Amino acid sequence: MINKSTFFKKHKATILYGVSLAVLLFVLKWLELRFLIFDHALEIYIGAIALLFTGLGIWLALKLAKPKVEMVVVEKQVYVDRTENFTPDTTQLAALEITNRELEILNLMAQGYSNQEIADTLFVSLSTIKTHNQNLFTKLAVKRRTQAVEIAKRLNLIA
Amino acid sequence: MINKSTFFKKHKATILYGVSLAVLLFVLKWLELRFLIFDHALEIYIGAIALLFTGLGIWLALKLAKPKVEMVVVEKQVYVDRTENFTPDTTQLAALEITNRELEILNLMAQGYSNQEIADTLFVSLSTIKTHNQNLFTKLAVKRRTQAVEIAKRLNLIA
DNA sequence: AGTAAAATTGTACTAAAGTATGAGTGGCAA
DNA sequence: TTGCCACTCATACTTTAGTACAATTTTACT
Repeated sequence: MINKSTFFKKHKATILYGVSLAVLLFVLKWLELRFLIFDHALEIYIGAIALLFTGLGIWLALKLAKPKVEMVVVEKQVYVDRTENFTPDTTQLAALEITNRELEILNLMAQGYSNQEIADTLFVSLSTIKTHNQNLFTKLAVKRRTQAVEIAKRLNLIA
Repeated sequence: MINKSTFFKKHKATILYGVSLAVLLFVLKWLELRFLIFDHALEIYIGAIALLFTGLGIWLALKLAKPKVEMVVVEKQVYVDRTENFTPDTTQLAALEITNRELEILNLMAQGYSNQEIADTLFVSLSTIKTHNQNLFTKLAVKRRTQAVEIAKRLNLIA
């Protein structure tokens, strides 16, 4: 069994439409009798109907149509850790003529590795690391490894 | 001067409405002549108009309805300079029993200062700095100044 | 095959950093 | 006032870092 009340609620618009149409026809029929005698009565009549049902259509559309949504993109700044998503500034690297190997050593330096540890890590001699360091310090215009790390971080060469 | 094309575009809906109304009236006038002889012709006529203008109203409403705005928040990653708004983690400092003087030295270290330069800056002897360094390295459980700087930054002791 | 840049290794030296230990000073709280 | 603690300084030593060469090997490209 269908609940009467529920049925009415669900088809409220339809029923209203039907009833209003019926009432309107009745009213118009009555008006017809009164005003048919005038010239252009029909045109007025039609215009009135047109306006009325246009209004009804608009009302229906607004009631039943899904609301249009417009996307507004709002940027929210979120602070993120430097170490994640880090990529070295290749432009800077090229400008300073820093080679891959030198950058590699620079990174290990920044992590607190000693020259000997760096040499062991890269499977080269201590002399090699020292030579790389010299070139690195010259290119970065610094005197010590600690300064090199400082500058390198500022220039986005390392994380 | 108002651009004709622009004017048409802006009032497209209005003009269409007017024209369609005129055409419809003309058509209906012609139909009137042909079908007025039938019974109920007027009722059919009115029904047609009602349906038509209801449709027009719906179309109008859908076209002209203001779209509902929907906010979409998009996260934008932004890298923030650590040096700005930085405050050392006092909890960590206390936990590691790092004194003010040691922290001071740690900062200068991180900036690439040599022990001698730190001594000159703080108006103390080189020996003093070395002693502080020893204590500092012990507290931070590191072997070298470069490691000390690395760890200190990770623990938010320095910028 | 020739060449330029990058990477490698070495020696010899100086400078700086780090270790170990001892000790003096001033402030501050039990 | 006494003892703790931060700070200071010094000496002697070892280790690491950095400098200044010179030289060879790899790699990439013409």
